[in-house]
Amino acid sequence: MGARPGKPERHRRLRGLLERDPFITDRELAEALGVSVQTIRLDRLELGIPEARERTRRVAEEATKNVRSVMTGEVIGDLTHLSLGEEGVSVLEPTADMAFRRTGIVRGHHIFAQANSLAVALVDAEVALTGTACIRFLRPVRAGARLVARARVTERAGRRYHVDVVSQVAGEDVFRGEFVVFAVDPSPGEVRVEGGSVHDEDRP
Amino acid sequence: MGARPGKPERHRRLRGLLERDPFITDRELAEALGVSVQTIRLDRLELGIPEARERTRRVAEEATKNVRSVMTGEVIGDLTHLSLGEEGVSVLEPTADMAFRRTGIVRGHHIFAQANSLAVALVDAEVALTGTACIRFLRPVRAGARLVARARVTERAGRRYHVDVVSQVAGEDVFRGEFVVFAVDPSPGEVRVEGGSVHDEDRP
DNA sequence: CACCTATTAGCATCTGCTGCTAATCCAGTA
DNA sequence: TACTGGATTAGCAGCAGATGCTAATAGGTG
Repeated sequence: MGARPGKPERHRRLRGLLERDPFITDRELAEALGVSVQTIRLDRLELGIPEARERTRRVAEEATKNVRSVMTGEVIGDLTHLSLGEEGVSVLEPTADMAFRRTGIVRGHHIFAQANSLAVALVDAEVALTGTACIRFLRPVRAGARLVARARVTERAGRRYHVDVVSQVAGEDVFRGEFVVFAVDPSPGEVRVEGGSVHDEDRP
Repeated sequence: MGARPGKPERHRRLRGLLERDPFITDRELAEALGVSVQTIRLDRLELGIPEARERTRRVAEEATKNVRSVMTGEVIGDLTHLSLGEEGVSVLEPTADMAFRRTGIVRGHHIFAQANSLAVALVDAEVALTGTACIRFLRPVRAGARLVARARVTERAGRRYHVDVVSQVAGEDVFRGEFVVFAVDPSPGEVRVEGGSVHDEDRP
């Protein structure tokens, strides 16, 4: 073998470098690993790694996709069924980037986000606001699982809705939550409800 | 003026096209708008719009920043103070993409995520798991606000920690939560705790 | 020794730009 | 009418970061 730490080791490092910084160029990689640019090219060819511009483009694409659909969408997950003011079902298939790398277990706030946004979506108003929630994580959820959240309005008093949400994976409960959500009329003033309680959530 | 719909109109369209697809190239823009590539260059110059590669790079950078720090980081927010098993403070400055575009109000799960990850970070163990939480959103939080979360362990029984979290903006409470978090020994088997309850969270 | 792998080198080519100069069209106006 | 000036188009040199190709070199191993 040619270089010091051997090819497999270099490949490992190369992956590592690219993981930390997908925008790094061949020349920079060559300098970092103490080999020639050509070697980097061959390595990338071997490992099936595209060029820097392509990597950047992919990152940008995927990231915008994630940010838009995962964190920016009105409802987290796919709304498969919805009866306004009554019940609804949403399905979320958590990807690896929603999970801890070490354990592959989905971070709690994604599960919460799905349940919360579903609860809010049930409310028939321009703007809906989550007031309180009591939640319980029953089982760890693995990335790639099919997370089905079912929500039902259990009580309604004026603008206040009580919503129960149960999330399941393969028929087994993994999360339960009781949400209190407030409907808000589109009053163009301050967003404020009743006892001043409240955090808002938009509705589509 | 030269082309059909006039320059200002073309500039409007150009912005629109770029907003929908930041990766589109000058040549494609030229075709879409029915002008020459040179005109597109001049337009971009006038409007202070960088080239396609630069745009892509920025999108990628910002997006990875978001995904990494907002949703992927071990602790959401900056940990400004931490006494393991006792108390901690984290600061989060929610950006516009954490908020509803319409109202500019930060989505609930970001606030929850900050509180939850802080509660979990307090626990002195390899892996910590959120079991249950009762939370209350007291006030809407605007994007750009400085969200300070303070957590305190109020009770500890074996592996079970009770953690109270209060989040404030400008000294005013905006969120309160009571978390029950479980410490888990690094047992390489199933991740399971006591009554089977539990959702896990990593710790750095 | 010949053979093989890994590495390095050089060169033509491509894409999507920048920066520059120049030509053209067309309207308003002295 | 001729002049002026904004808008548009064209062409060319150059750059960065690649690809694809050929070839030379260094180090084992049979």
